[in-house]
Amino acid sequence: MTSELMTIRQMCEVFDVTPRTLRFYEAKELIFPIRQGQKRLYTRRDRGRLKLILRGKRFGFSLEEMRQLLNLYDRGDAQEEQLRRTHEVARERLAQMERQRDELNEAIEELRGQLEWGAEMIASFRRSAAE
Amino acid sequence: MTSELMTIRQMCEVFDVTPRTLRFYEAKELIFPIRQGQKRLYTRRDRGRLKLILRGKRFGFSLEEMRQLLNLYDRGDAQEEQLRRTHEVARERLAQMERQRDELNEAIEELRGQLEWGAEMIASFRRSAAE
DNA sequence: TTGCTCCTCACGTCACGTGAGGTGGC
DNA sequence: TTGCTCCTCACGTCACGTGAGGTGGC
Repeated sequence: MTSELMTIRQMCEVFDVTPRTLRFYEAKELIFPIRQGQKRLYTRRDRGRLKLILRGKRFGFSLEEMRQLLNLYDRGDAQEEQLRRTHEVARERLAQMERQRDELNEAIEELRGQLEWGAEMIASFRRSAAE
Repeated sequence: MTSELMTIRQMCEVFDVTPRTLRFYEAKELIFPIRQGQKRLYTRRDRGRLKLILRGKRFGFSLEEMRQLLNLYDRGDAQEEQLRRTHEVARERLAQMERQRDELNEAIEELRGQLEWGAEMIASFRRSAAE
C-alpha cells in the first residue's frame, strides 16, 4: 500500500491532491521525486515533505514559507536553532489566524444582522400584498 | 467634503482603496464614473455601489457576484423577488463563512498543539545542555 | 521648466486548473 | 490499432500591485 516508491497516481489518492499540484510543488522545489524515464517516482522523503506542506497549508503558510522551513528541517544540524525559528514563525502565524478568525466572526455577525433586516423587508412586502 | 462629484484621489481617501482598485472595478463594470476629459469623476451612485462592494468583499462575495447583485438592486422593479434572491445567496454565503470559521478554529487548535510540542522540545534541549 | 496628478498599457503575483498535443507499454 | 496513463508546454483564473511612459494645468 505505502510501498517504498509510489507513482503520481498513488500519491494523489493517498494525499487527495491532483497530479498538477504534485508537479507544481516539484517545480517550486518542495519535493524531488526520482525519474524512471519520464515517469515520476515518489520516495518516503517526498511523502514526509508533502505531509508537512499540506499541514502548513491548513495553517495558511505560503509555499515559499514552507520551502524555507523544510530546508531548515532538512539540514538537521543545529537542531535547536531551527526548532526555535520554526516556533517563532508559527507563533506569528497563530496570531494572524486568530485575528482572521475575529474578523470573520465580525463579518458573520454583520451578515446575520443584514439577513434579519432582509427577512423583515420581505415580510412587510407580504403584509402589504395581503391587504 | 462629500460633494456631489469626487475625484479618484478623494474616493481613495474616503474608502481607503487604491486608484488601481477603482479603475479595476470600473473595468469589471461595477462602477461607472463620468469622464471630464481623461479624468474620472465619481457620483453619489458610484459611492453607494462602492460601499456595497466593499461590504460584499467582507462577506467573501466575488466581484462577479457583487456585480450581479448590484444589477438586480439597480433595476428596482419587482423589488420583492430581487430581495428574495439576494437573501438566498446571502444565506448560502453565511453557511460557507461559518464552515470556514470552524475549519479555521480547528487549524488554530492544531497549531496550538504543535506549538506546545515544539516548546517542550526546546525545553528538553535546554535541559540536556545544562547537564 | 519643474512638479503634481491623472491616464493607459501590460506584465507580475499566488496556487494551481485546464486544455492541447505527444509518448510508452500493455 | 485502441486505451490508458504519463508527460510537457502554456494560457486562464482572481483581485489587484507595480512599473513604464505619456498628458494636462498650475
